[in-house]
Amino acid sequence: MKRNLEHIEYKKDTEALAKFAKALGHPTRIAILKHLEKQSCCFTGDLVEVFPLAQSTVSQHLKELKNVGLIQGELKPPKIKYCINQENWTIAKSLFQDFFS
Amino acid sequence: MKRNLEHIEYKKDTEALAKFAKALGHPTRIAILKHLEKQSCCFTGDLVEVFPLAQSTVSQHLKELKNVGLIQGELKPPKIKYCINQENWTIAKSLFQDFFS
DNA sequence: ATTAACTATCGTAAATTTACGATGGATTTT
DNA sequence: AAAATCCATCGTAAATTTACGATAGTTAAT
Repeated sequence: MKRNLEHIEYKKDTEALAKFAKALGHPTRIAILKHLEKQSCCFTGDLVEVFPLAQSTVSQHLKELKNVGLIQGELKPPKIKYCINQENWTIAKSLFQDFFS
Repeated sequence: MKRNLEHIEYKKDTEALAKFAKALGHPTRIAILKHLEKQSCCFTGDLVEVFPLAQSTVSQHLKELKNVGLIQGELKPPKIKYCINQENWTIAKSLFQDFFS
């Protein structure tokens, strides 16, 4: 049973858009980002109180958002302050805008 | 080892946006939609020729896009003509617009 | 009535995602 | 130095996704 495990190569924009969309593809992550839009910034602990999820789960979602560059973490010992990464946010925004235009 | 398998309830808009984003979260589906934007409509077979994927795989991606309402299929025997569902497309568009505003 | 063309669906395996508790590392406070 | 706080990471189980080939269903053509 042969199976093709290689990935097709798409255009850069297509890949980038899909990557951002995938990161947005979970309601918890949308809710986290909406929270960050309102508050501009927040700590992991704040989110753990807002969502009925384990701390490790929230941390994992934050990691994914960080990996695609939508947010960034700043060390404010002993906490970590998360903010939206404006640069990449703008990039994502225009990718979606172009797509839906 | 207890685990919470229930889903958190989010606001309607949050759930809707996440659902659309999830559907857009794969480069093949982005590429399919871009193709549909250009061509306005196409048949499954057209896409099978464009993408180096099995027919069943393309069909599966189309099904997901149909399930979230981004496209619709019209019977044009013996083919099926797929188009963008303008109504839901507009809904998705404004959800993303509002989100990134 | 057969056959051909087109596409959905089934069955499946591998990979990924999502959730949790437990652990560990870094800094602050005591 | 010890304890407490905050958070990432590890290990892991269940669920979901992604891909394929094979099969089945539907309509058109022969």
